[in-house]
Amino acid sequence: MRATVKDVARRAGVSPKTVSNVMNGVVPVSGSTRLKVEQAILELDYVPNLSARGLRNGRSGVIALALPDLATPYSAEIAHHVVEVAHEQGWSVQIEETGSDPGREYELMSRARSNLVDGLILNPVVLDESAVKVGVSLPPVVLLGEVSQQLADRVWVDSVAAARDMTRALARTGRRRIAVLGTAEGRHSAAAVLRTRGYQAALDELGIYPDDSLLIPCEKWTPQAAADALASYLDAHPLPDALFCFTDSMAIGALSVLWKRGIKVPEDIAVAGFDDIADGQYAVPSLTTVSFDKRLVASEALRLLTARMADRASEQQVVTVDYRIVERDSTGT
Amino acid sequence: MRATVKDVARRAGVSPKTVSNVMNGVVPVSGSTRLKVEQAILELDYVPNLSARGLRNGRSGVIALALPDLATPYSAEIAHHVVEVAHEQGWSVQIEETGSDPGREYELMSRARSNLVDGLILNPVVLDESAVKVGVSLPPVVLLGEVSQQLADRVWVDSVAAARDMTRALARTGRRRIAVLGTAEGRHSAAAVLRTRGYQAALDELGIYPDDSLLIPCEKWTPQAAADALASYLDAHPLPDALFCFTDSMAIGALSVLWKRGIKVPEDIAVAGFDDIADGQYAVPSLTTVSFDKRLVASEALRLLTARMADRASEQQVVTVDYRIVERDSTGT
DNA sequence: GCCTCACATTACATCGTTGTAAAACCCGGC
DNA sequence: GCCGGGTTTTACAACGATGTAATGTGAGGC
Repeated sequence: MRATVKDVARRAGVSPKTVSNVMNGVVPVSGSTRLKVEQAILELDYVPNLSARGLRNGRSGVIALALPDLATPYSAEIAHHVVEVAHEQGWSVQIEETGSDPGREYELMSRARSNLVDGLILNPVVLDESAVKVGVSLPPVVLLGEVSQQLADRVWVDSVAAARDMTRALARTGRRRIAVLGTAEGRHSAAAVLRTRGYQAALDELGIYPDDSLLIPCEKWTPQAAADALASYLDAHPLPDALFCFTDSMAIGALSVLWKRGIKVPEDIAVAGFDDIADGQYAVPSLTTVSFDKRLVASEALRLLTARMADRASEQQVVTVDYRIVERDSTGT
Repeated sequence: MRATVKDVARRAGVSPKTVSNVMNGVVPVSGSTRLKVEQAILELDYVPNLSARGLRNGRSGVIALALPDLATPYSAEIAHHVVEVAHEQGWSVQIEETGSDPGREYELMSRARSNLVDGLILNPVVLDESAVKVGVSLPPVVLLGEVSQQLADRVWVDSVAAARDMTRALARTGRRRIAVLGTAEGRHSAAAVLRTRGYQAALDELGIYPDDSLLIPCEKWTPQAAADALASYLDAHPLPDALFCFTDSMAIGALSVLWKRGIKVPEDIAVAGFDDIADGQYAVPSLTTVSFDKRLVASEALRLLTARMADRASEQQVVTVDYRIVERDSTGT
């Protein structure tokens, strides 16, 4: 049987509350008592029961992180940083995946409401109104990434500006027929919409007449889907000068297809991505991309979340994280 | 204020225990009462408090998953599958990273002992005796991967056999000077030791005289470290015929270096990896690797874990998951 | 030597849920 | 109409930690 405060108290010859005081350190405890208690804790190998503590003071010390699909490099890197930052601040992180089924986002909310997690960092997939109109009793939530509406605190990168800058960067190397990979036709992904908008704004500024046949749709943002989409596109269309993929993962799928067809990157076509995942650096050729500090995204999300947990009523915050264009081999020398 | 069983009970005109009975469904409840209670639950938007439940019945419904580094594709894929499988069975997953600091493994154990998690799936980095001699009161644990000692239930792939088969496969294409990337010099990683052993066994069988200058050490199993290790190796040694990297991540780093130096894969050198991460398929050229069913690893781990939680005393189990060599472009046509 | 005041410690109740054991209920049979 | 049998519901206590408020302890001042 595991030791409890009671056992420790008995062994140290004090009351349970004193043991609790020693551990929590808010109520002062005399040196000698503290020593006795700490001794007893060690001897009994006492570990406090967090369920009990959570029940008593209404907080569990756990936050939930919900991502579309942990297996994708982008999600994995975000998860890594969130876990790291949270750990530094004494939080544990519970992971959920929402990708396969939008219903999960709803499910999550209610889990958060069952007091096992104190707050929620959510990277939504579709999440329009659906999941969030759960009603008044929303748990403290911070959203990651692009969202169509201002539903909660949020940390994001300015996708419009980033996509515009990337398009410009591609044009700077003399490319005019710049295609984008990842536009969505059916369900509107906010990220796809915003990135497309930035791309179009850049074309406009550059005086390049927009050509809709250069918008290559790709529903799922995976290498597989991107490879398939690009392959069938190439079968039916001439090769563009440049290809701006809306994520690095898609770019990696695209590079693979181009290589298989003997199309040289960057000589025949320039390729760029978005997210700066670690593997982009080791892609062949190394991938030009939109980079941003993912650790900062994580720490800002956590900062907003803890603030929100402390003050449920404060105004909704938006943090915009800086980005920069990192030019590597896939767009030229 | 959140509704509790008491509130629901009052509204439904029954006792709190009856509400509990309706929710848990073990004690029979008459149809009419059940209806009243369910109605009340809906009206009050009642969600049970999991801390209280956890306190009362000693189980939280949460398991912990500890991985070296979530950001690596291998860990990410494992995490993905564990979360998926766990979810299907009604478990939540708490994620911890142990990579940066071996002390975390210890820390984890005690967290597991604080009743916030019911069990632990641990993919150890170094974990020799250190972390596990915490003593008698170990939480239910399942280890993933290669471990030097039989400390707990375990799920793994037979690295020795897999490395042997891969080495043979490389030799089958006529390559004789087969190098391995990832041997460890300092702290002994069990996986490195076993994979090296398999490689050497194959050479032995093939009658190839082992050449220690073909063992390329690489402490960290990241693309970065692999790229650095390979680059400095190539500066000092002639090009081998084949390169067997102990993980796909390392292989991706290696491919990048080879490409930068204009060394053609697979013409000048064959490259193989281990783990079959998703991106290997989209590497340039696509990567030959040791593949195994990661979802099976996850589900077997969970199976062992739940068994262990049910019967703390049973004998230690080892599950060996099948692998197969997947030959792609990086080793020839 | 006694009283006050500040500080350290304690007893008790409580968080929300559920197991135990006992009570209430309902039905048919005599 | 009453009783026995089973089924449904209830009261109570307990899980372990901690906030509240009250009690105990000691030092210092008169």
